[in-house]
Amino acid sequence: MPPVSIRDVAMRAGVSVGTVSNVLNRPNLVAEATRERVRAAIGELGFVRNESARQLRQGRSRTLGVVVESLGNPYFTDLARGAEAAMNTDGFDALWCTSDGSAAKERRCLDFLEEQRVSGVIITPVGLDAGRIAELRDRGLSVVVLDRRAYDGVCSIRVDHVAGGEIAVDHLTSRHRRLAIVTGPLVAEPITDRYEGAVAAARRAGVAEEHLTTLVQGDLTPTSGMEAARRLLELDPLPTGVFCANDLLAIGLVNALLRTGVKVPEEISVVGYDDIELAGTSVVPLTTVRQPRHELGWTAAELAVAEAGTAEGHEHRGLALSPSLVVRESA
Amino acid sequence: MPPVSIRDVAMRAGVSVGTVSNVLNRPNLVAEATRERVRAAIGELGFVRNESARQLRQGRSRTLGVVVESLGNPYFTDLARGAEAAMNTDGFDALWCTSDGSAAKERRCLDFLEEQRVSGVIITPVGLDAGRIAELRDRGLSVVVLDRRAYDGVCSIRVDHVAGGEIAVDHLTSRHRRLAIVTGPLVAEPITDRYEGAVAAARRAGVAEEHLTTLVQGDLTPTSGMEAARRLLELDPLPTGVFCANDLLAIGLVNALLRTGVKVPEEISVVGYDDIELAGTSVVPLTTVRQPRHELGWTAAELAVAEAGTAEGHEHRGLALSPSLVVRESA
DNA sequence: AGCCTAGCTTGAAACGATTCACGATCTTTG
DNA sequence: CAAAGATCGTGAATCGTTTCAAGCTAGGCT
Repeated sequence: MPPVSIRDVAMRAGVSVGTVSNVLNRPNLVAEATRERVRAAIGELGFVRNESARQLRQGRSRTLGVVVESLGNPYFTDLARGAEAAMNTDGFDALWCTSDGSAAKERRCLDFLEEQRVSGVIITPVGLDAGRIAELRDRGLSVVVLDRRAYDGVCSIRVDHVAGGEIAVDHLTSRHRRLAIVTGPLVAEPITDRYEGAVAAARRAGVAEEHLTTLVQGDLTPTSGMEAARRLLELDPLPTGVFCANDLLAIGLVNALLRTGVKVPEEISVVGYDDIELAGTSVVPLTTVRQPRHELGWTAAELAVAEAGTAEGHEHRGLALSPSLVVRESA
Repeated sequence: MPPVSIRDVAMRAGVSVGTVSNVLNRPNLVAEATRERVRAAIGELGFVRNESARQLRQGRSRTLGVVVESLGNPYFTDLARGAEAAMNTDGFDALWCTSDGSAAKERRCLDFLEEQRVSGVIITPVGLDAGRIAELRDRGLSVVVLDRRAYDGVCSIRVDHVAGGEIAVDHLTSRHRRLAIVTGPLVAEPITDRYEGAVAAARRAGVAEEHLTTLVQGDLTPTSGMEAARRLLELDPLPTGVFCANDLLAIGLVNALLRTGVKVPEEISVVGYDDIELAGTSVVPLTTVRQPRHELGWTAAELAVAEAGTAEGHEHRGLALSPSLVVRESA
């Protein structure tokens, strides 16, 4: 049978389409009896609102787009849940897109979301220039930048990764004088910030330049962590404290060290970053820096919803959440 | 400025709206010069198609919904990528929803997708009854069931987990006579199938009933794996071969064993399931059962697209992909 | 010249909801 | 009893696109 429209429901219930719409959207304007009759008709016919028509007429949508690099990192799940929870609370739905770290895919995501007429976008930009952002804003979309410093004229919410890198290395320097920092490509802001904070903390603690080694890996996976362990063990003198830019790296590194017979933390101490579940369940429970992931997602959504709500004058805010050290056994 | 519509573009280019629409959808019907003029106008005004209007008029959408339990399991990423790649190839876009294992949330996801008028749904059902599925199909949606056995009248694609459990345990029984099986709640089909296959293989290999222990954990996380290790070590006599229903469990279990000083695989051999990246990078590289994840996602999308394309007579297919054993060092 | 055809373009009718000014009834009140 | 509310319903206009029958032009053919 052909799709059921509001008109069919009206006919069945013996009322006008306007009344059906009222039952759907302002039920208090409709007399009890009529309301029930319409509801019955809806049930019998299996009517489902056509969101396209609704949105077309209303001009706006109750949908927010979220563009992230990947859903793969377990760190991401909490963020997603936090964001979705906040949106649902405010009657919004989320459209998830992944850029896979490619500027081209990111563009396609944004095009898609614009065509869908989402009322706002939460995004972790990869190849996004100020121009495109301005474009989005001009079209009336609220934009929230996630985990990057504020751009001009948009809200942003991030974690203070400089501080994160600092507390990690502060913890190491209390017992170690020769450090290594294992990181991914120094491109994305969260990574460069962690690195910067780590280096600054090491200097401040008086670690000698020649005793501060940086190992840049191709990505932030456990496989890269193992590779980093190999490179680490070639250093002379051997560093005794290692900071890894995320937990997956740290886990790979620790595992590789253990395979080689190097004791953690006795011979080498390791601090990770993220506090994913695996950090607590690895062979040597990992000392790491925890990010308030759920809160990050929740707040991002709140910002987006708030801005989508206000018609004009909106005060853009750049928020930064603080990470915290979780001490376990690896350092 | 107010949103730019096709009408504004038409005015600017000095043509009718019909022509603009043709440039957008059937450019070959439009004369070269006109086409360029319209394209220029589109660029100058920054016109973006309103997908709602398009969809409303066309009746159908080029969008498929995907409902999965969670995006958290790293196993899931490949599947998502495979599905999205296949859809994009066919000019479809994906709408991702997570049910978080709750029947209520699953219902809300489906409601959302129906209101969006997606042309099909790929779903890993959690609380879905045949009635609701029939409803979806009656409304003209193509339905593909993912990782569950075929329902009546829908396509399905899954991995043969019974076979997966078998090859895992076959590998163990070649050297072990006392086995333990660690699993999550015996509710979801992929888990019960693995269990069933594992038990069948053990029996077939002549493992005595009293030497086949099942440890049912609350979930499939590494934390539960550690818990399982504790329970395992209380058994007497100690099993020497363990099959875990997924890699996260196995990793937690192995790590807990190592912490306690039990040697893997010398004292206890462990086989996991999934072959996530961490399987290869744990302290003792994990022997595990690999699922063709990318292919699973890709094929699911292909099925959905195919069915969405055909108007009427569609032959429903129930596909099952074969898992394979990846032998590393843990068993 | 008259007629055809091919190639472009037009304009109006949908699609399915929301909105809002306006009727129709019924109650209340002076 | 008439006027004034109060309470419910109605129906047409509208959102931005696609679609399609019909119109127009230019050129070729007889």
